Amino acid sequence: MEARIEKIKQQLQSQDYKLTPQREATVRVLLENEEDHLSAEDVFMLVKEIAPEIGLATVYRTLELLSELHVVEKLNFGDGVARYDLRTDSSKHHHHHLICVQCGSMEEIMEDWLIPLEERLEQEYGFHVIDHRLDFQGICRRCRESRESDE
Amino acid sequence: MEARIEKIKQQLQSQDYKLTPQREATVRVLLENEEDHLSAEDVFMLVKEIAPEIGLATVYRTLELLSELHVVEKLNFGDGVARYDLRTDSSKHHHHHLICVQCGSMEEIMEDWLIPLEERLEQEYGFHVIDHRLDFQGICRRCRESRESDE
DNA sequence: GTGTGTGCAAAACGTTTGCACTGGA
DNA sequence: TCCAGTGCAAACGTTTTGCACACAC
Repeated sequence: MEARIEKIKQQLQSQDYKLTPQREATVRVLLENEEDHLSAEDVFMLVKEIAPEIGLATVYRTLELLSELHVVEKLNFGDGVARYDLRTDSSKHHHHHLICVQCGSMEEIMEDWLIPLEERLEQEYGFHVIDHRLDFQGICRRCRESRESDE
Repeated sequence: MEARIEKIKQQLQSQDYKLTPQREATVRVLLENEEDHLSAEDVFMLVKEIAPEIGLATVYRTLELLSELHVVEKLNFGDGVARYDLRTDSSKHHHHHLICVQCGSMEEIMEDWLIPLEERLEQEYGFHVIDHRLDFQGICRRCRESRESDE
C-alpha cells in the first residue's frame, strides 16, 4: 500500500506535480476500493471520511490529473457518470466488463481476448491501437437464474 | 428512403405510437446521416432545418422512444454526449469503432469479431449477451502518415 | 514573493421533467 | 371530449471554472 503510494508519488513528481494531502487521500481511497469502479461522487464521499475539508472540485481535478498520468483510467459505462479505476501495474490493463442490464452489476474479465484483433487492425486498417474498451451488456448468471426473459 | 420510413412507421404503430411530423423529421435526419453518429444536439440542429418549430425536448423524447423500439441504438463514446445510430435492418448491428485520439475521427468495422467470445461468455461465465460495445482508441492511418508519435 | 494547489460558489453542460396547450380520433 | 404528443422553461445531476486564499519553496 505505502509502496504503491510511493510509486504514484513518483509518477506525479516526474511531471512536476505534488502529492498533496488531498491527492494522497484520494489515491488511498482508490487503493482501498480497487475492486470497485467508483464515480467521482463516490470517491468524494469516501475521501471526506479521511479528509473532511476536501472539496468536490479537488477530487475532480485530482482524478483528471491521475487520468492524464495514466494512474487511473476513466471509464464510462453509459450511465451518466464517469468512473475511475486504478490502472494495475501489470500489463496494459486490458480487461473487459460484463454489465448486467437487469441488476446493474458489473463483473470484470481480466483476460485480454483482443490481442489477435489488434494485430489485424494494425495490418488491415492501418490503425494503431493505444487502448480499447470492450463491454458486454446482458444478463448475469444470478439474474438469469431468477426470472423469465423479456428483452 | 420512403420505404424505410414506412417501416419505422409500422414499428411505431405496432406499439400504438404515431409517426408525428416531428418524429418523421427526426427519422429523416437520421436516415440522411446514417454514416454519422449524431448527438441529440446534432439531430436537433438538423431537424430544425426541416421543422424549425420543433423543441429540443421532443428530439430527446423521440430518440428515447426510437431507442426503446430498437429503431436506433444509443451509443456512448465517453465524450459526454449520447449518440444515436439507426440500427441497420440486417444482423444484430454488432460492429466496432476505431476512434482516433489524434483527429477524433471514427471509423466503423462492420464485421462482428466477437461471436466466439460471446459463446465463451455464455458457457464459462453464465452471462447471456444482449449487446456489446467494442471501441478501439488509437491513431488512424491518416494521422500516422503525418506525424511522429508522442503517446 | 512567486507558484501550484485548494475550497467554495457559481456556471456550464447534456438531459429530463412539469405543465399548459394543441390537434387529431 | 379525450389523450398522445408537443413546446417551452425550469429543474436536474454531473462536471468545470473563476476567484480569492493558503501554503510550500
